[in-house]
Amino acid sequence: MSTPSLPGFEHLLADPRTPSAATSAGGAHDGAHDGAHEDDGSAARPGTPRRGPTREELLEGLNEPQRAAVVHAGAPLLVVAGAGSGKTRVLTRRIAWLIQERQAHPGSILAITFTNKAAAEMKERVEDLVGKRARIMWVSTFHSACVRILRKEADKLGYKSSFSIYDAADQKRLMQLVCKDLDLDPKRYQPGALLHWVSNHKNELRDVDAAKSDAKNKLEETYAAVYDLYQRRLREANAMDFDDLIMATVNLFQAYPEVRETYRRRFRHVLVDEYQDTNHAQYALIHQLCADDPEATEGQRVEPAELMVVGDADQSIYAFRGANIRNILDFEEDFPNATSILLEQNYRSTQTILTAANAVIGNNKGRKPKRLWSDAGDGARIVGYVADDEHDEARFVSSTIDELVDEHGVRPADVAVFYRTNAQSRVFEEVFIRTGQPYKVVGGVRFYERREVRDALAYLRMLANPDDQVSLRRILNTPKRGIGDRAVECVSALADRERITFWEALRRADEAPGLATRSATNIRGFVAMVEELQSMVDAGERADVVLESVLARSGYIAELEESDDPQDATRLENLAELVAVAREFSDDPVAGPSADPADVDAGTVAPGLRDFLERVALVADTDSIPQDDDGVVTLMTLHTAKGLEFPVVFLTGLEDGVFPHARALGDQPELEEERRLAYVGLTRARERLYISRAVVRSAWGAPSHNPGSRFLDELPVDLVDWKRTEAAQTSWSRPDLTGGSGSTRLATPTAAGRRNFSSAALRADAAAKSKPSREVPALEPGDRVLHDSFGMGTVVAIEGVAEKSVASIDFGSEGVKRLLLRYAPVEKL
DNA sequence: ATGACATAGATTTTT
DNA sequence: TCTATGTCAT
Repeated sequence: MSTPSLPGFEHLLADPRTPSAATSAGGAHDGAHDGAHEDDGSAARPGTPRRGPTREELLEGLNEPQRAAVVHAGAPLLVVAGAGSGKTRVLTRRIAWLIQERQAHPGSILAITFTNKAAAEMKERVEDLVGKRARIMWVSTFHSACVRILRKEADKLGYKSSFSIYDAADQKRLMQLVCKDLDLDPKRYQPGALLHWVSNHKNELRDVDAAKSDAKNKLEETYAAVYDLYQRRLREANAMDFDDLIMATVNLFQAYPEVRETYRRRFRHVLVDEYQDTNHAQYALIHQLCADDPEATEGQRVEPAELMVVGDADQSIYAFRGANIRNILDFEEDFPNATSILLEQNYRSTQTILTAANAVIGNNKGRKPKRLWSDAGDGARIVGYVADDEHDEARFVSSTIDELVDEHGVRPADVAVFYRTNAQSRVFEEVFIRTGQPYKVVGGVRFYERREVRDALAYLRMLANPDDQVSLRRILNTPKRGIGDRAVECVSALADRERITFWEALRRADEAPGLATRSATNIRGFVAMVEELQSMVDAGERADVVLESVLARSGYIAELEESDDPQDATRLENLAELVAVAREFSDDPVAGPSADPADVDAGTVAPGLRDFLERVALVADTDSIPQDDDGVVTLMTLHTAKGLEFPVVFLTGLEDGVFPHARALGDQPELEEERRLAYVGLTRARERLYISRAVVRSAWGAPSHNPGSRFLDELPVDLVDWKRTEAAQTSWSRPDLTGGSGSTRLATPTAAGRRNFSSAALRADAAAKSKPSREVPALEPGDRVLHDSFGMGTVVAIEGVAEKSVASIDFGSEGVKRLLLRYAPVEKL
């Protein structure tokens, strides 16, 4: 099909200019709309002299190392790209360069990004540069790319092409079933911990057999047995979890060299973004595609693909889920002849912000030296604020935004508020609602995690893949149709005895011993409904039509409509939204990241439904959110902030125990990961950076006193203009805990939690009692201490002096606590 | 089989 | 604080 030319396309393109001249008023992404030329899409027409960008245009506005990366040919290349150094620009220009200048076929390009959003953007930008033929490139996440491969080759692994993809919630439910089958004490063996263990194994490409032979003790044997059964259940359900997608692809390539060669032959250029966040399995996959292949048989031998990876070890923030920072640090050893290019010039932030970020990240050990610099000038100083509590902090943020909007012409859309954990968003939302400031929370309670949405999707998944036991069980009695636990047990027993799937057993429920006639009748009704819906799917009905039928026929809609719970009205809206999403998808399945018209193979399931489910499984809704709405402030966690940029950034909750997170305090590698997270946060800001913390913060009910984040101490003092410090509230003291001598019975933590700890109350309390400032006990590491509520402990470390000294104290079973000695009720023994 | 109620447990971060 | 699970009565 020939591509129509697109007059008027030019308006989408920015003026030719150097990156540093980019205005700040743009969107929230690296150099939004980069690339400068007047492409009209004619390049896509074969035989027509192409009018794509010239060499000069493709290299325009790039600095020396950036150009070197774009034009590099041959050996594997590592681009170490500091924050804001224009790596997205380098990636897109390089892809365009490959196509335009090196005559690479777009279909021979595989570009891996970290999120689907990044993939869609990259595709769009390349398309802007070279025209529509760019559409047949593979630009996707590791997971999407693997699914595409696996759908084609599923039978080789004993899967059906219609396999389901299990997300975290599905995994948890499946793991619960597994634990039940193995009769494990749910206290000792928590599904979460087990899944984490299994996930780690998969990321390391260790299969069940490896886990079994590695088991060194009873506990590990049990874990391995869990892994075994979990894996078998997945297989029975014709389902894979996220980690399986990668591991299965690696296994596929290993077991079938001819399949591997097919893809090696196809992908002549492989580009990987965010390489610092790849895990071992992902590394192995890249290696299979791009390294010399000694196993290839004669005649199959193919020149390895050209590989470019881009990343920044300082922005590696996913070690907790298996990312291996060594992948980037060892790149030159892993790929012989590799070269590397360092991008240190930052086009995003003021020098003040960069100096601060450099100072903080400089505290990490064993990193390769790298110093970001900018010629954008110093800009404004960083503004700091110490709040009484989290509400005060939120008010500070809110009023500062008002001020910026009123007096400095800042648009609310230019502003982002970052925090460490999703739970922290609530206070900001409360204040914004009160002040009428529109806001958008990215992430958090996700659309696709809502109960009704998951229910609806479970119906669809079960229709596409009846073996999918988790989905089937989820909706079997939703809405209530009189098929309870008892009935499920009977059917499940039948399935086990007859070695058939749960769905088969349902169809043959009459044979199940002990099943009440009433249940059997209900099951028959259910089976009839499902089979009818399945015939729609088999007939190739559109996803949205199937979905609407499901909602109507199952009685799901009716149940919600009859309810007078106001929550259920919202649920109806969400379902309507889901139908709209499905309709949009059915109308235009080509739009979006997972689409590739050249790659739609004749599936066993209706094309629409299966593709729709895939989209939903792999595309997080954070991918589609940051819309360009002028009046909306963006709230998100630091993790979701990666890759984004904003003129104004608020970095909140800078307290030890919050950020860095409590779990990281006692652990050097984890602490360094937190520091990288801080580095990511700081470097998101272009012009103005605000940092804040709260002295008291209520964490699930009980208020706790948090010392300032250690990262604050790592900022050069002269860069920060503290609008308010702790000194402004020195009269503060802890009313409950300082109130009595050792013999007085203290309020329990929970009782204290019930108290209203508003800052006003605290101040009044402190003033009324006017406690003399407490003697700070002189402690050294090794000292034994007694704490009013934690009991006996041993001092591990002391930081800071006098009033500010903070002790890390090991309270044994209570764990290691960091306490500000001025306030903590500890006594030296 | 279902709904009402109480109690325990939980929070990193996400494809 | 909020959700998820378990027990009880119907």
